[in-house]
Amino acid sequence: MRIATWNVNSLTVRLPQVLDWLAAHQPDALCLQETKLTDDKFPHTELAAAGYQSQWFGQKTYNGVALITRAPVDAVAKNIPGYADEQSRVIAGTLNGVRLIGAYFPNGQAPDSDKFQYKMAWLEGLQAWINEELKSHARLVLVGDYNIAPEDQDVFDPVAWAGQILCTPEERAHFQRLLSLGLHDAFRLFEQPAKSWSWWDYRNLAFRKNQGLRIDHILVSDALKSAVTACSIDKLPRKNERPSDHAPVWVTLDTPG
DNA sequence: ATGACTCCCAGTGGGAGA
Repeated sequence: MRIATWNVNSLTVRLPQVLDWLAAHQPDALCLQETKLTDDKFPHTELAAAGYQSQWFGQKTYNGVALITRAPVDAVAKNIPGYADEQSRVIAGTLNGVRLIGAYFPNGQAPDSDKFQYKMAWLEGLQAWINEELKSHARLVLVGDYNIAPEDQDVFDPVAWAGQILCTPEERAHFQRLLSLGLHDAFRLFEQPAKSWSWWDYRNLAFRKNQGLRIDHILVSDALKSAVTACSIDKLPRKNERPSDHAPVWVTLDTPG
């Protein structure tokens, strides 16, 4: 089973690229973030014509997530149960016995901002929920735009970014807490090229200079760790005309079904 | 350089993203 995640920064703009990517890679599931669409505008018809069914959860202008799968999913959940939130950031479903959770983590803006406090509270809520989900779903995958660079090796200039948003000790501690629930960073289960990033700023010719961060992740539970056969970042879509600032990340699981 | 780009909703500017 192949699962992918991609922050598309507007599905309206990026739908042709998503359809191209689905055709080229044939994933079993693709989780999208920052669709920036109200639910009435979600392009489920176009995706169905490409052989994929969709679950979606959006809002106007900001955020918005979707689960695009070849086979139907069960037990769809939207946002974090028990954590009241105006923002559409999480969608989950069960696919072939695997609990798949796609999330657009808050950005946080700046460590001294109200948005950072929201990010911390949201991360607390997520951590508590994932802990509960693991009790009933040993086979669980948590993917998405985490807006956290877990380690210095995930940052092109760790000195300049030290203590900045996406790299604060508080955010990194939350990432480690997720791992401590029994999750594993699929990307780091394999040898990877140095300077592997999933996001490059639109400004400053950042992609051309390969100045990026690795902030999009795929975490797999203990029960799935040995099933992971590959995990990679696909930089190619970042070279498209009008690209998203994020690249897709995908994982392959050797699972029955 | 508190920049640079892109998206959105707006409405010829401003917020947000990361």
